[in-house]
Amino acid sequence: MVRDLESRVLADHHQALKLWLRLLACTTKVESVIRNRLRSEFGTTLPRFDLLAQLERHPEGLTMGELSQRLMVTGGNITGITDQLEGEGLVLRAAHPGDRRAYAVRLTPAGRRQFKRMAATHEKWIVELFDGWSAEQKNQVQALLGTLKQHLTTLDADARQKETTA
Amino acid sequence: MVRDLESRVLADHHQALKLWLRLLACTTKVESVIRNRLRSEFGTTLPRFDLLAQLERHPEGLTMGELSQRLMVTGGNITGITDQLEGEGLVLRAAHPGDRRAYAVRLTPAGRRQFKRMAATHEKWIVELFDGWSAEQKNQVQALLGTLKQHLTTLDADARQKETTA
DNA sequence: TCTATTTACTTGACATATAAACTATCTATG
DNA sequence: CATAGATAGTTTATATGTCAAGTAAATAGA
Repeated sequence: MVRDLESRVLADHHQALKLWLRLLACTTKVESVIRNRLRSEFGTTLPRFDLLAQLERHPEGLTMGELSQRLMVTGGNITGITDQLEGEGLVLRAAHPGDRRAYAVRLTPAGRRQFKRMAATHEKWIVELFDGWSAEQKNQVQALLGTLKQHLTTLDADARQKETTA
Repeated sequence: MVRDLESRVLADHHQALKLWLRLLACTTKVESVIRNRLRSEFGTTLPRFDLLAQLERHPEGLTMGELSQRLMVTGGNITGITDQLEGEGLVLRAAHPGDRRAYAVRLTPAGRRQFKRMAATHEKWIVELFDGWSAEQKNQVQALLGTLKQHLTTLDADARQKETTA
């Protein structure tokens, strides 16, 4: 009996681990295809594209901190990518109204043009890459990932709670 | 009518794109938790852990190229990580029987000890992080990801085909 | 108001990742 | 055997990413 419980636990572990490895493999593969195509077709990189995409959706500008949250990378990283894009004349650091510590990072007209030139193609790539799933399957995965995301957020909140309490 | 078709296409694009962003968000989140815990609890990093994990499953040793494939990173990267792990005395580059260009990279006893010390804890973390899904849901996602992986592999094969032909 | 703390961002040191060029070795073919 | 090409790994230059420490500005409280 103990033996059975034990093997069930081990099987469970194995199941989660295998799932994680497969999830990671799929994500990495998609990312790598997108990365290569962005480079060969547009001479740019994924983080730069992602940053432009965020700004395109927020014409009023985003602060460095907001970009950091949205791209899920640290602030120091955003500083570097923004420096480069600013050097290329695609974005600019505008003064933030009401907070002199912050910037409102915005697309320049050239940045907007460049992004628009890439965005449609990028979406076609994504559609192609995820065409292995039917529309229904896509919805299913979308919902399942929603559950997982919620769970992860909850775990994170709990961890922070514990941290602050301790 | 054209209008309808058009919006369906746009909706499709939007669906795939949103799905991709959610997939990426979940993966990034899990990775970041694992990364942080590996650092704070074991003073190591994810790529080092992953490399050790591969070697643990292959006591006969793996070549640099095999490690590169399995970890889905370039050879140059493997050189760097292996250099570090070798410096820490956790792995060694043994001569490859029958090919003087290649190595059989293996765990040292210390490397095996260190990995074993981490592996069980690592699995517990994964189980915890994916506990937002029931066993059945995990199986479902595993299967769906299998479909996607297959699709991605096919696309990749086609692309290489075209490349070689051209 | 004054000061302590928090917040926004940058910097610096370093790890990880890539692509492209290079060296050494292997292999296939005449 | 000789050599042309393929393959295994390393190196170099550069981009991306982290963390931790630093600066400047905002804010909360005494």
